[in-house]
Order: sequence, then C-alpha cells, then structure tokens
Amino acid sequence: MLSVSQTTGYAIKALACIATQDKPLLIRDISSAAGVPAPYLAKIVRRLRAAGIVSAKRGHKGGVQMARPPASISLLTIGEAIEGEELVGNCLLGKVFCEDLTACPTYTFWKKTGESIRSELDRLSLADIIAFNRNHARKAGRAQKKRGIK
Amino acid sequence: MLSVSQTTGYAIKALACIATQDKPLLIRDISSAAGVPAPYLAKIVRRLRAAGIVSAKRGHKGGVQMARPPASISLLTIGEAIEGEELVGNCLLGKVFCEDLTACPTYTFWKKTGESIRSELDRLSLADIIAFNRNHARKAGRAQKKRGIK
DNA sequence: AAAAATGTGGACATACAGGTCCATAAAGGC
DNA sequence: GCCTTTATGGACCTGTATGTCCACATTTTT
Repeated sequence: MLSVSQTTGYAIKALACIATQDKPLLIRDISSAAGVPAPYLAKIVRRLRAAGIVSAKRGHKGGVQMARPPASISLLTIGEAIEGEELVGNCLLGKVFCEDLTACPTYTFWKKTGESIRSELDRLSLADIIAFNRNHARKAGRAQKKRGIK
Repeated sequence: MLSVSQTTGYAIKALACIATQDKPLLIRDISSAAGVPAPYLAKIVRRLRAAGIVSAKRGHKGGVQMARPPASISLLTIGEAIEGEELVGNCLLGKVFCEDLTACPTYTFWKKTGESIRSELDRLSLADIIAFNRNHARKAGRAQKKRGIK
C-alpha cells in the first residue's frame, strides 16, 4: 500500500510523546502512551539514537529524551532514519519497472508529486505534530462537553 | 518505500507485452520479454485472470491474451487487481498512525495528493503504456543512429 | 561493593511478499 | 485414444518487515 511504513508511523507517535517532556521517559511508558509494542519500540529507539534524534540513558533514572529541539526534526528526517534515504521512491511504479527513470509514463507526474510529498514531510516538524495533537484533543474535549459527556 | 509493489510493476510490464499481440502468448515468452520470473509470472497471470483482465487457455496453442481492450484497462485497475482496493493508502503515515482519519496532520495534504495519484493511475491505460514504450523505443533508436551505432 | 533499574545487542519467532517446483487438468495434433 | 503442450493449484522455499526474549552493560541508590 502506498504509505510510509508501519515502523515509521510508530516512530513518529513515539517521538511526539517523548518530545512533550523535558526529562527522560521510560520505554514502557512511551510504549503504553504511544501504543507501540515495548520490545519493538526499544529497537526503534536504537535507530533514532543512531540518527542523533534522541539520547538514551541506562540504569536507574534513565530513559529516552530528545537530543534536538522538536521544531528542528521533520517527518522526513524521522522516516529516513527508519527506512533509509529512499523514503519516497524514485518512481511510482517501483524501481523494477523503470531502471531508466525517464523511461516511465509516470515520470513527469511523479517528479512533481514525489517532490511534493517529500517537501510536505520535510515541512512538518515534530513540533507541528505535537501542536496538532494538542489542538485536536482540545477540540475533541469541547465536542464532548457540548454533548454533555462528563 | 513509497511506491506501488514490485508485483504490480511486474503485472504492468507483462500486460504491456501481452497487449501488443492479438493472439495467445506463452508465459515463458512473456517472462523473457518482460523480464519477470516465469513461475512468479504464472501466479500473477492467475490474479489478472480472476480480475477479468486476461484470459488464458491451456494445452497446445494455448497461452495468455487480453480479455478486454487495452485502452479500457487503467494502471489503477491493474494495481487493485494485484494489491487490493486500498492501493493508495488512506493516510500518508499509515493506518496505524491515524485510525481516525481526520486526526492526522497530513490529512488535508494527503486527501488532495492521494486523490491526485489515484486519478493519474486511473487516467493512464495500458494503451498509453504501450504507446509510450513505442515512442520511447523510437527515440532511443534515433539516438543510436545519430551516434553511429549499427 | 552490592542491589536495583533500565537501555543494549543479538538471537529467535512470526507474518507476509516474493519466488520456485511439481503433479495435474485441459486442449490440440496425431 | 494417446501424446505433447501449456496453464493451474498447491506445496514449499527465501527474504524482509515486524515483533519477542534474554543475558548483559551501565547508571543510580544505598
């Protein structure tokens, strides 16, 4: 299916959670907050650490926290840290279909559209994700209030 | 990686080959012409037959041929025959990221862009692919001639 | 120094896409 | 009717994404 990998989705959710705190968070807490399986999350965190996105500390009072400000980390950066440089494929029809890039009926279309996707992923930062989540939670809260819940 | 699956790419290449002939072609001939592993191609053909895109005949003088005119078969049709209805995902960040579709920072962007991709895949027919290939081969031939090859 | 807490790295398990193989069914030629 | 040809369906293999587990290293607390 045409979308970013599940693991990248996990990474974004986890980071959005980590970035709300200014102190180290435990893998298990991030796991339950972001809904990512804890052992798998531990693996994802290792890749994010290798990419310099988070720092991790072992032992008592240890945990995971951001290594850089959330506003400086784009979804593209996260995706590439997880899936590699070719996050957005060179060709819509896959690399097997056109080894020679220009020899593809979708070349012109994908040159424009693929670049548009890359730039959207580059434009959106972790800070944007957090702001969006907060805004969305607020709106959902208002809606609940309006319906007389709680 | 963000692109159609390898199998879908194989299917398009194979169909582009099948559609150039008006008689049944053998799996092994399509295989060598399209560069798709023969046993795997046989599997792909079965799915295309189930989708009513090609018809196949067994035994002597058998083979595979189009069941419908190439101009009436879009890349979207082919992709959905291979990968299912959700060829272009509902969300750029994957279904795990946003169960509630509107609760996604890329929602507005992807609504537009995903639809644009779908419509491009729907616009391009097998006949277009064939025309493109022919045109491309012609241009390549001219370029070779110009360089004094053969 | 010992104990407790917590990420690390690697081995292993599972699921699915990609790919191979073979016995069989169907179709044509004799 | 029999032989050859060719797709068919299913079993099986391989590789990669996803997911689990555990012994170990590191850090803090006592």
